[in-house]
This record gives sequence, structure tokens and C-alpha cells, in this order.
Amino acid sequence: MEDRLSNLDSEKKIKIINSAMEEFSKNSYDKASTNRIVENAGISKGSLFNYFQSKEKLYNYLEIFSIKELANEISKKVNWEEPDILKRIKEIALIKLEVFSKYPYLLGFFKRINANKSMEELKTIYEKYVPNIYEKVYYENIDFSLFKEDIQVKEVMNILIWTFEKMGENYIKRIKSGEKVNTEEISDELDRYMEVLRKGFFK
Amino acid sequence: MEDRLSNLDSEKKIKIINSAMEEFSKNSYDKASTNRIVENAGISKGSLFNYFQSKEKLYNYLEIFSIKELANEISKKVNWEEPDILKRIKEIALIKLEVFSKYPYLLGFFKRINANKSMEELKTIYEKYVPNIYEKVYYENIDFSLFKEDIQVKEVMNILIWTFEKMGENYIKRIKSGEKVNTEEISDELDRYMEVLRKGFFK
DNA sequence: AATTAAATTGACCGGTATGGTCAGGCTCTT
DNA sequence: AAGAGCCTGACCATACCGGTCAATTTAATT
Repeated sequence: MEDRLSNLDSEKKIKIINSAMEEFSKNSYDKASTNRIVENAGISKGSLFNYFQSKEKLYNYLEIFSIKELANEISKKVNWEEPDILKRIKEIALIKLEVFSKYPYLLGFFKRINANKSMEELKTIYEKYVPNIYEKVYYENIDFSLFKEDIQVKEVMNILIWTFEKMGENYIKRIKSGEKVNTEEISDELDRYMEVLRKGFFK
Repeated sequence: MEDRLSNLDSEKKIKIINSAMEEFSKNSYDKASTNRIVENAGISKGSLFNYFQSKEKLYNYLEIFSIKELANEISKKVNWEEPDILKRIKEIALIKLEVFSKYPYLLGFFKRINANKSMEELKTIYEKYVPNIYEKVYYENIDFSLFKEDIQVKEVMNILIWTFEKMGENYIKRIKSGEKVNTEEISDELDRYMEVLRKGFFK
């Protein structure tokens, strides 16, 4: 058996992934410690190296896992027929939040990947593991005629995306600090911002 | 002489500060290396410990320096009579950009501080070194009757602030990657976003 | 219950990097 | 040429690094 991970108990697997993501998101690759990873994951050194063979392979696994996990969830769950960009963005925000609740250090780990890889390298990886996701997410079947007529679409799109990203970051901060996030409260807040943005930029 | 830094050549001082900020923003306190700091700053180990006595004192100095540097620049340069929030935010964005050009790792270092300190601790520090800055920045003399009448002010304020923060982060990324940022181009982009936001949310 | 197979452990390895020291070197002013 | 004040970098004990592997525990098979 090549892949020694798939045999693992799913809860244990998540614990290892989260511990490794935490370590790699807090420290650069060189300074990240496999000792601390096994300690926080509650497994032995030998097991980690049995599952992943080396630190480098662990890191590579995590990289691909992160990219696939988030993109696949979005791919699967979004209603791609919905033409209203605000509804699309809200949907994605909620999916992200769900994934980040399961893997609280995923966003931090993504930021590391982003910092260490050029735009081209990143796009190549995405193209390989989740083809077309870039063009799809905020554009597929979106009805851009819903924007106010005299508005600059590119700028508004960024404002929408950034607003929900910032909200998401704030939620992750709260999740990490141990707070139990109330899904209903979040959905309400997203709706409030949606309403404001709709009034401002849409017909 | 207690403060052995003020005697220093200003260019050298900036080089040391930037090198230390870079190291502390890339690594946690424990893993940040004084060896690498002196190497990148172009000074000897002995000098660093002559100036700062210990790693801890260097870190504390940096923390207070960062907070003061940015807040004082804003305090000094902003036109506090301007009642238009968009103009206020643009002014602050440009000041931040200026400071971040001088200290490219300041924002990264701030994020470390934020991650390691609770909201209360942070506020205490700000209150001590730059009193009232929190209430002032986005509120002092701002004319909130300029907003559209049926709009939710709190949400719009966050959208404005977040938009300019995200733009700033993108510029810093470009500065760090060595790109020479064209101030005129930036000012144009800020204006473009200001215009869109004004159309959406203001009378 | 006995035997075999598979999964997990953690003490241990050589090697690297750590924060901090301090005796001596260098460069000025007098 | 002498003294004063910066500045240097080899040096210290020590802590931790990624990775190994014989020994032990757990699970499966007979």
C-alpha cells in the first residue's frame, strides 16, 4: 500500500493535518518542527515519518490537500445557475467558513503558500488540481446587467470580494480564539452587508 | 548615555530596524534569530547587543517604535478639519503607504503583534503611546450626514475601511517583491475606488 | 489460545543554530 | 603616541533538528 494515510481513522487524520497546518502556518518551512507537529497531533515521531516519509513530502501533501479541499467544496456546493453575484459571494463565504471551521489554520497556510510562490506557479497548481476554478468562481453565469448602469464593474467586484474576505478573516480570528461561532448570527451579518452593497451598486 | 540608538547614523538605524522587523515578522519570537538580524543589517553581533542589551529588549523597542511611528505620522499629517470620510480615508491610505515604503515589514510585524496580544492589551498600549487615536482616525469631525439617508452607516464604514486596507495590502506585496510603485498610479486608483464608493453610498 | 502480521512507539544519532559574552582591534581626537 | 569609545567575531554551553529502527503493543488469522 502506497498511501498510508487513507487507512487512517478520519478523526486522527484531521488532527494530524491540523497540527501540521498550524506549525507550517506559524513558521517558515525550515523552522517548522516535526517534533511539535507530532506532539500536538498526539502521535509518535515514527508514525509521522511512516505516513509521510519526510518533512518535505508532508508539506507537499498539505499544499495539494488544501487547494483541493477548498476548491472541491466550492465546486460541489455552489449553485452555478445563480446569476446574482451577491448571492454567489454569500454562498462561497459560507462554504469557506465551513471549511475553515474544520481546518482553522487553512487560511494561514494559504497565505504562506501565496507568499512563497509566484502567481504563475500558483496558477499552474490550480490548473492541475482544480481546472477552471479561477474563471468560474465569480464569473460563471453571473448576470452583469444587474449592476447599476453607470458603475465601474471591475472596482465594484473587488469591493464585494474584499468585503466578504475581510468578514471571513474576522470570523476565523474568533474561531481560533476558541469562540463558538453562531451560524445564524453570521448569516444575518452577511445579509446585512449584502443589503447595503445591493442598495449601493445594484439596480 | 542610556539610549545608545539615538547616537546612531539614521540610515544605519533604519537598516537595523528593518532587518529586525523582517526577522520578527517572518518568525515567531522564539525562532527569530539575532544572527540573521545582524547579518542582514550589516552589523556585528556585539553591536546589536550593545544597542539593545537583549533580544527581548530589541523586540519591545520595535513594538513601541512601530505603534508610535505609524500613529504619529497619521496624527501629524492628516487634515483633521476635513469632514468628508472618503477624503480622510484616502489621506490615511497614502500616509500608511509612505510609512510602509520606508519600513516594508511594518505591516507584517503589526500582524504578529495582533496575533499575540489580546484586544485589551493592544488598546492599553495604544492609549499609553498615542492617546485617543482610535476615536479620532475615522470619526473626528467627520460629517455623517453626507451618507445617503437610508444607508446603514456602520456597515458602510467597514466597507470603506476594508476596501482601502485591501488595496494597501496589495501595494505592500508589490513593494516587497521589489516593484517600484508609482505614486501617481496609486493615487489614480484610490480616486477610482473613491468615485465608485461615493456614487454608491453618498449623497 | 497460539502464532503471525501490522501498526506504533520513543530513545537515540550526528549535526546545526541558538542568545549572549568579551578580549582585542580599529579609528578617531587630543 | 596615548587614550577613549565603537565595533568585531570567535567562542560558549545548550537546545533542538530531521530521521532511524529495534522493541513493544495491537490486530488479524489460524
